[in-house]
Amino acid sequence: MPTLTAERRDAIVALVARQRAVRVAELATHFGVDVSTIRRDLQRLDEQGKLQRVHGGAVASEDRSTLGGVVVLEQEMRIGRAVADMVDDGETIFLGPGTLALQVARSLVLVPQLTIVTNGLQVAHWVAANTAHTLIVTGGQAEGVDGGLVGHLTRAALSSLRADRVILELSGVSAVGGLTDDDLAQAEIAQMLLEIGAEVIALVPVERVGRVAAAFIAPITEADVVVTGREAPSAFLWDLSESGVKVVLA
Amino acid sequence: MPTLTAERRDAIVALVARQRAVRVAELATHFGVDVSTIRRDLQRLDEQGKLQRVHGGAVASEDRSTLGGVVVLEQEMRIGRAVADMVDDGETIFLGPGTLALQVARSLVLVPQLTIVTNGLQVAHWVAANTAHTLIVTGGQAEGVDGGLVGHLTRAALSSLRADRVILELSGVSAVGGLTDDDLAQAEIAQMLLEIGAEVIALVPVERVGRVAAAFIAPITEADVVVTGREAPSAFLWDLSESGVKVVLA
DNA sequence: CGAAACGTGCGCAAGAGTGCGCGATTATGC
DNA sequence: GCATAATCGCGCACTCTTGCGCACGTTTCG
Repeated sequence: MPTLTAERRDAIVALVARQRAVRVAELATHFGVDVSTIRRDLQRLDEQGKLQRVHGGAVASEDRSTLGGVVVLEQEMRIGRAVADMVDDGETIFLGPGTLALQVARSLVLVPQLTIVTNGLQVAHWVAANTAHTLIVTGGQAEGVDGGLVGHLTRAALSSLRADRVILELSGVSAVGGLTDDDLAQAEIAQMLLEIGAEVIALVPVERVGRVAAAFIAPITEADVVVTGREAPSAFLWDLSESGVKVVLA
Repeated sequence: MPTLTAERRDAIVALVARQRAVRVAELATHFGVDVSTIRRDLQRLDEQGKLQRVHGGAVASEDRSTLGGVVVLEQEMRIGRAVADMVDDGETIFLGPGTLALQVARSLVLVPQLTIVTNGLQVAHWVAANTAHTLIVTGGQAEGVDGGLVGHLTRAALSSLRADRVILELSGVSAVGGLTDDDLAQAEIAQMLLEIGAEVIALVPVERVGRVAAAFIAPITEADVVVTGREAPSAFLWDLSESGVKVVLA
């Protein structure tokens, strides 16, 4: 009894959501079927808009919108807006580095009179250039392309800061594996951040949902809210709700 | 396992969005494909309006309207190049906030292996996004439109940092009035900076030359080099040379 | 039970993408 | 202003992918 057809198609959609792209030959080997079958699958899924067919395989059908001239993914924008709705006037908000956190910062322009603390250079630059919020930047050494500040200077700065909400983008969130990140230095900073914020909001790109990254930060219960895209697999959501963490789908 | 074509094209678009421009040979090496392939990619992406093809590579198409719409004055570019020529490989450079300092940072991309320390958000953002230099950002509260970090966090960070050269943009430099700035908080930081750098380079917009701003920083002799435009009045230059400060006209 | 619908695998010609070489074009140094 | 070098556009051969028809097995109904 081979795998069910609908089951395979769902798996393909899930794969495309996780990775950015899949290849026909790759899928054929993975499922043990002919490349023709995969081609027909992709054709139907493309007609349903669940992915975008390209030469050699398929990529995620990313709905892009323009916000202030900047091209941004529809999914990221939804997450940004959802998080911004949780924030009240006059609060002090910590924002980590990363594109999702940046999108939250963009949405926060609508909330008046905030104090924004960040160790992300992209976030800092945008807030300074586009908002009237009070902006505090932690020091530190910039790491990687997303411009996250880490190291001794960052820890020293955080030790004298507190925030109403800590909003962090993580590369791995799982019920059993807890909160994790690809970057060891970032994880170290994240551990401190859990202490300085009254409420911890974890942002997870939908393709990272349920995964466990290299550096462990804390058990899942340390997060008050987990925000991800509505495309997240329901199995993961079930596990999370059992651990008592509030999950928000955007 | 070759990379998917559409995947590579998406990556090119992302690269162009992040940097201001990309070169054909650069992309060919990065993706491990022939330059002809890259050329065909750029041609198609240009037809789709996702970037603008130019000789030798491609630039962002939305550049002029929003992001890189910064018109760099010819004068600023000359000052930036002149200062970058003073910097040697492997040094640690402190850069303050401001457009002149940002221009220096842009020119510093040609000098290899630098460690750049800054309290300017524009400088930090640009260095992180466009160079491979080690980047250290002082903490602090962002002030004004130029994104200069000031305050207690900044002072604390600076107390544990040293630099070979300190490059500062000042709003007032005069032989009798000394080094001054419009902003009191910035001036306070500047005073600390004079202590941590072996050599102090003061950048002065040509229209500020000879003026005295509100906040006093230090006597003119604390600066090792003063850099300004070649349009600076000769009377001022004469006064400065008498006080033993090296003056560079760009 | 049998017909229709659906999914699957295979073969084959057309199409898309890639790398390489050539002459023409453009940028850059002196 | 001229010479050198880099880049460009184009055609060709090659590989991989695609789309299509056809045959076979399975499921769904009348």
